[in-house]
Amino acid sequence: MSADAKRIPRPRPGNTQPSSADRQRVSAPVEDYLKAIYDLAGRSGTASTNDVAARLGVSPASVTGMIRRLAEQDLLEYERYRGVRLSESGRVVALRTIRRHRIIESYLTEKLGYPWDRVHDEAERLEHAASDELVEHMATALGNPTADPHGAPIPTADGHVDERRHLSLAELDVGQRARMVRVSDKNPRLLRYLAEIDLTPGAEVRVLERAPFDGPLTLRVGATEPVVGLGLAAQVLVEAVADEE
Amino acid sequence: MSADAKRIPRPRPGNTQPSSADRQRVSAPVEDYLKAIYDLAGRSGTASTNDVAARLGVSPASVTGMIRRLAEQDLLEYERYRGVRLSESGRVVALRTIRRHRIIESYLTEKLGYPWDRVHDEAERLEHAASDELVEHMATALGNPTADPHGAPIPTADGHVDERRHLSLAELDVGQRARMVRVSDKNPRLLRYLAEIDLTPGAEVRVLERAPFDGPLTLRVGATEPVVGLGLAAQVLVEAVADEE
DNA sequence: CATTATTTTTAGGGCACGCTAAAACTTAGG
DNA sequence: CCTAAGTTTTAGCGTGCCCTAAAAATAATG
Repeated sequence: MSADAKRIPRPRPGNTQPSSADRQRVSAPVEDYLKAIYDLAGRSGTASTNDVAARLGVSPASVTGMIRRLAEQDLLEYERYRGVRLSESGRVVALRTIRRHRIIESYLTEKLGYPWDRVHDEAERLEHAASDELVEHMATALGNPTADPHGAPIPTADGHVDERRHLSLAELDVGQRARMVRVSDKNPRLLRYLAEIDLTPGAEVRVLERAPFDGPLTLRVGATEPVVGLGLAAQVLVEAVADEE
Repeated sequence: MSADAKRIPRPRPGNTQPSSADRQRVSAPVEDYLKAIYDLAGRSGTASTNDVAARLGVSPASVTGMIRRLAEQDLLEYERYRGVRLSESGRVVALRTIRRHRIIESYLTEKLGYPWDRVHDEAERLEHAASDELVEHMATALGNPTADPHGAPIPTADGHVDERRHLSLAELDVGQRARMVRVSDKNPRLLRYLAEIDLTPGAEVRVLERAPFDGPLTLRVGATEPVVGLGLAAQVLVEAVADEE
């Protein structure tokens, strides 16, 4: 039943993980670390061991270990006890992973009828398996969107992102008019609620009232007037809109 | 920057691999082993260590090791030196993985314009990351196809497959008419050639001539008359067609 | 049926990633 | 500026999956 077992070459020294079949290939955990560091670092440029650990749900000790490996591959710069900063190539990998994630989220909602509160987990897994080629096919099918369903900007294939900071709804003054631009994709309950009150990217909002002592806000969204807590409001990013009477 | 590192629970004893977020979850390598065993076992029901190793491109020793683990999880039955046979639950996992693979292949060709010779590798990675939910969305979008682009039957969600055996083109008599039903998805060059001569699933073929001494066959496919070697012909499965004059 | 060939398994490692407990370093606060 | 608290790292391990080399079992053959 086969004497040809040894004909097939077996070029496989290290443990080549699922990952994406592209250029600079790294394992799924590595992509996750780089993504986490990328968006924890934000403006300051560096991320702390503890924060990365919390974000990824692993122990700080594990983060130290992984970080050392990543530094050896020049994916980041690391000085003991000093936090990490992505290198140029680390940034590239992070952004490509983020691009994959966001395009996949867009595709799932747009073309496969996934509700926006459930795309995150699926994308979280697919982003490590989908090739860049597939992702570009999806992007094309979608008409090269620039933001995902939650309003997060999609990095371009060559690694540029819109890094504008936005106001949160909590920072608006009473009477101010704004356009909803973005909300985190990680909290399904929040997303479901927002969809219910029609507060989705692109929607126009106006703050009608602010209860005293950091109380809830009364909004106007379309024809409804939902009252929302500051906690929620802080998570909803908006863009002021010219208040033409 | 955060004292809340420990608030997040960390329920993660073993190494939970990417895999699909569903019931009976297993790692990607495990899915690959089960798939390989499933289709090597074929009629006889059992697969040999060597064959599995060759199929997966790993050493026989690795197969022995993995097989022991799988037997412990009751995914297969194993007796030293005697080969393996899938258990009922192993078969279920294998078929679910195969269903995922084939639906993904179908989706990629149908909806994303992937050429049929390049879907295999992509599907090979995605099948481990896509949830059953996603796969069912795809299946629905496709109108619940029963065969993938290469003609392989798609198992149903509850684990049934069309296990009919087919003739190969090499077994047809001169003059016989048949319908192309299936070809392996693993050889891109073969697939490209077949597409070129229009010999794709559903196509009608007729054997016009057989050269002596196991020589090449002259076919009629549509309006063309390609001449193909027996090696190729043996890989193309067909279904005889009533020869109504 | 004994010897050789083949297949399969064991023995002994390696690497990536994860964990806990304890040590080392930094930062904050009195 | 010194101590306590918080953060980060080290030490030591476990698991999954893979490898090579050598031993053991099975199969093939003169």
